[in-house]
Amino acid sequence: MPDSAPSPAKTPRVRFAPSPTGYLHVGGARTALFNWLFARHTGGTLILRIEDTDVDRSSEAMVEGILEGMSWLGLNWDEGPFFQSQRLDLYKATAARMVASGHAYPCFCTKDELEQRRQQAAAAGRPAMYDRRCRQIPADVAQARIAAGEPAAIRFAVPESGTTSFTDAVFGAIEFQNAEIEDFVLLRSAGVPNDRSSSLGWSNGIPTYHLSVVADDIDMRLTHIIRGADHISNTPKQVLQYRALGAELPIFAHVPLILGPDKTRLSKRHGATSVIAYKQMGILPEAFRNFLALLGWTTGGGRKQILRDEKGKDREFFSSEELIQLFSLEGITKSNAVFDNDKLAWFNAEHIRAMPVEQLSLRLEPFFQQAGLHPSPEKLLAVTPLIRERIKFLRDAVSAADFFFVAQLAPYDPADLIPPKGNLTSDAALAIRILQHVQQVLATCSFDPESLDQTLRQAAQSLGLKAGPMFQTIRVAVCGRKNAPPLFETMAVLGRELCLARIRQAEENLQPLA
RNA sequence: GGCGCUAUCGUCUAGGGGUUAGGACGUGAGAUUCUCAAUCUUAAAACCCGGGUUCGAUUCCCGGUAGCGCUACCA
Repeated sequence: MPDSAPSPAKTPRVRFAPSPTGYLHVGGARTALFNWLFARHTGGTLILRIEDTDVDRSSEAMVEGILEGMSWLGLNWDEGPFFQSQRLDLYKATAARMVASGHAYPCFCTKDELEQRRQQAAAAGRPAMYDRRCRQIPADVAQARIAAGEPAAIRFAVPESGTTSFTDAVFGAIEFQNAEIEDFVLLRSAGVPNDRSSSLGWSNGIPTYHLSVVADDIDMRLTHIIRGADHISNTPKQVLQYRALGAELPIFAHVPLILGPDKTRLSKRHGATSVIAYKQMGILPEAFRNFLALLGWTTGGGRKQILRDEKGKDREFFSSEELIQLFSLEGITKSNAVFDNDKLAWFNAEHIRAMPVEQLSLRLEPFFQQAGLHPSPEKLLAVTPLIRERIKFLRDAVSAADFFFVAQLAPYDPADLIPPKGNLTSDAALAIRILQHVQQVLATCSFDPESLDQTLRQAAQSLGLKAGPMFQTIRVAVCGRKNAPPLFETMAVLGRELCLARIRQAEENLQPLA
């Protein structure tokens, strides 16, 4: 049996533990999401812990970036944020306990020596593991050297034989040979990079990741560790420490990685990896959550049946409430998943369409502001239903609807005013005739979609033209483009004055072609 | 290199000893419409390879291959 089973009755405590050496990226966001869904599903507690023990690479700005990403995604936590850099005493005490119990020992090898030996080992084709030479040093000798101020790291004394194993909630039983695990460093020595706190003299007092995760996970009474599968190989080092400290093992649930389209690990060169970039594109957080949740998780996990809709098709569109209700560790997939931008765009479009217009128009507003357009709330609300089926990203709303909000249309090709084939003639003269006639009828008719529909179809009839091609002329005149929302609704929103002005302008634009 | 994990349409996935291997995104075609979308219909598209086990394997087992991860006094 790999380990003692944790008592299942406890209410779950989970954590998201990013390292502030970068912004919140897509992979981290999904890990955070899974932890959040799990906590909310089980009524457990989500803790946010900032792993900033790499002083050289961590920054305040990145902490803020991560917090911004979390709040945009709507992932709230219950405890924290805790900063590991402020919990150094815990790590020192934890290391001391392991030294005292003989599970850890001081190592006086310098970084250079280690590097040299590693290279020699590599050249000789030997495994590049630490040779454990300082483990031989008698305790009293080591104590004396430390007392004399000789820099030392603390290493964990890994058993030289046997195996270490654990049961992963996603991957099942995983076993490692102890002989393959090196005596890893728990506490860094002095004079080594990351030297900011010389509180111990011989050590800089800063733990490595291996120590700080375990010390904190125990201290924070975490029951489940949900994190990226890149940590599977680290897990035995942690299990060993749990044992050394006499602590109960949490349940590990490793989540497969997210890859780029070329199937390598997702990184900057794949384009946007910061979740904030998705915010800026106009992805809705609820859509992002939906998309991310289904990357590496399905409703059909374990013995459950996949969720189907009325037509018997697998459901993929979920509100966040549904995700919370449905989420389970059993549904987590084992294999890595490629991040598919097209599918994300589709999810976003679906969520856009599912959203009440009032809400959508509020979400759209900042994007117009950013583009230098300042629609009134009323007008934006009127425009929103006209474009909501035409945009995949909120940002697209600007290019789809800018003509509603500008005084002067952007220049367009006057040739576009000429109605497409479908009428006997199709030239500039015809376009002018249309525009002139239309100006007359529009001067007096009611400006609601129904009346405009009726009026303009009548106009086509009296001109002896097919309505469709003729509408195209009006559309270009009024919108300044060939593709736009439905004509009558659009005109109704624009109003009589603006429509007439633009049609007059179009007539002028056409003169050179006539 | 060593160790670990994984392997179903291009992508996300369902399924599971006997199935027409299901769905979604994307792609093609068609319908509809005042354009563009949306919507509807439809088509093409997958069980990595080799051995077992079995009456029968895509499914179970083993091996190979490939991909990914780890291999730091990074996390």
